[in-house]
Amino acid sequence: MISNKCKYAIKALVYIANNEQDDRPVMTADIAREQQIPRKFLEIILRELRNNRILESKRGKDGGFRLLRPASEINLTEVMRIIDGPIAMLPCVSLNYYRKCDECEEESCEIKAVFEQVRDRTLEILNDQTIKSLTLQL
Amino acid sequence: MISNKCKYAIKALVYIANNEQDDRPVMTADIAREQQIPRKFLEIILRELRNNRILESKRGKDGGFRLLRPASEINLTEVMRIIDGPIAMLPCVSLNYYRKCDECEEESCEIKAVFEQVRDRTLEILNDQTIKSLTLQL
DNA sequence: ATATATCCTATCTATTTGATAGTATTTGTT
DNA sequence: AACAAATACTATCAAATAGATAGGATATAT
Repeated sequence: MISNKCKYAIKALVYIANNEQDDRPVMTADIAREQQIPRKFLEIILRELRNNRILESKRGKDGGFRLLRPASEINLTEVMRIIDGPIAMLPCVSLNYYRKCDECEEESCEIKAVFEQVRDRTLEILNDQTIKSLTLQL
Repeated sequence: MISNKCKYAIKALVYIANNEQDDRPVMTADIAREQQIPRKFLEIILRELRNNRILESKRGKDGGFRLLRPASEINLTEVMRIIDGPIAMLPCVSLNYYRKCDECEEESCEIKAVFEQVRDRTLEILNDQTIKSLTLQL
């Protein structure tokens, strides 16, 4: 399961992508209202996306958030990794958050191969998805 | 990520399958020692698998655990669902633990389709795996 | 100045994860 | 009958994570 936080992050980015035609940044309050996301929680998420160079922000009146890159260059996996961390089902199989299991030697691990397969099939799908491709589904 | 508990469960079942040639049940203490799983925690896991008709247990001297069905008929997904619950990445996309999202209407959800795909590819792999097929990799 | 937006720090509650302790009960052996 | 050895059960616990909320600081357009 991905966290609510991660789901909110993706939906917020899609909303921003869908509403950036004019040059005014998109406000937290608008995203929160339209996507039914708790406002203060959303603030934290958007700031985290800004800290990770997915968004840029503008403070003060007429402030808000804008995508720092074209929506077609923001990958779904990138967002998921920022918010939730590893995508793989086992730490010892994660490409970006690898961690050895305490209790087992990987050479003799019975289940590693299966979860490597799952990881590869999953990434094949998710790597193909960008914020842009998600907006097109509307 | 699957939980440690789930990883322990799978490894314990594989160990039992690998050690049931004679007719004596496999003891918690042996599994715990060989697979480096905390003993008391493993007890809880094995009891849970017994309650869900994956294992049968025998108490007292020469007691222990045995597979209730042939290893080839215990599916990996079944074990994962017992211990960790849903396999899907979104509740609204889960086959066995479906739950509607609070904040969005599924017809207009931008991300549902992607995670349905991930679910299907994941289950294609996991549904093919049984405790038997995992033991053969040794 | 003022209104309005993000920024930041602190805090909070509930749940889940991962586990341990101690006792009760069952069973085989002597 | 006594004992040893195994699971069964109940209670508890600590740490981490999830999912937020509150309140004030700071920046900016008008």
